[in-house]
Amino acid sequence: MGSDSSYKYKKVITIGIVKELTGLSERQIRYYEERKLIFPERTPGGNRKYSFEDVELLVEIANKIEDGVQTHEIRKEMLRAQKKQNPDEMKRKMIQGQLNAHFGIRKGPYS
Amino acid sequence: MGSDSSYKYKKVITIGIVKELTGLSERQIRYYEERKLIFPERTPGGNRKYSFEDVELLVEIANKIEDGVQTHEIRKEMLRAQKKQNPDEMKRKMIQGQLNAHFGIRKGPYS
DNA sequence: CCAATCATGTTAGAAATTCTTACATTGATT
DNA sequence: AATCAATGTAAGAATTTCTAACATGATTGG
Repeated sequence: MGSDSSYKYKKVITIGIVKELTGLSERQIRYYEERKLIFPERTPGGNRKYSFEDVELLVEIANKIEDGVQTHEIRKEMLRAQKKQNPDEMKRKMIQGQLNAHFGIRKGPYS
Repeated sequence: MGSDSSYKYKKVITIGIVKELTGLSERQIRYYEERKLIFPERTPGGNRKYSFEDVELLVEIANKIEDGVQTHEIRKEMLRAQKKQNPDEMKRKMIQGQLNAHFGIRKGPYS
């Protein structure tokens, strides 16, 4: 089964490689993080680590921006898309802390 | 199709991350390269880049060494294993230059 | 037994990569 | 005109990686 697919989600790629894979500048990559569109992990020393999934997401983001969509709007899209995500994908992201820490996940039905 | 599986073979991981993923020391990782058991690519600046496949191979190598098998012997095993490899895997490795440059591949049936 | 080889550690200094912060720019939007 | 958005660039520090060399405790082949 898809146990191989963990390659896609493991954060192992440094920013220089991401730059090569995406064609984006480091400035852009860090800026999209600042705008809360992407959430790399860090080495103990503080260096960013990305996954292949992140790389793909970055390309999508860059495309939308090229189409004139603002980061603010992209973020809203992402939050919207999240609500109707399949439970497995959801569970994975929760485990990897990609949601909990960065998007506002409500714990109960209220508030 | 398995176009997703290219994640496994793309050389995007720096040695520090490989160290974390495998538990090996940098010394060990570089030594196994010196003994021609593994073939990272390089950044323009000369830094090593590994794939997930490399990471897995490194763990296998380390296990064999722990079992008392010498690098010399491990290399022979690998060369042996190569001869009966499926053509697709073969093609991929050729393309990625993991064989041609490092193992002696005969072009014709003789010599 | 002995010299050589194996596998690994360690050190040192240089080079490459990444980090944060700050200021600059251009084009929209208000 | 003032603000915001997206990106570039620069500076200096910090982190990571590199190569080369020397050290060491097995192991091993003769």
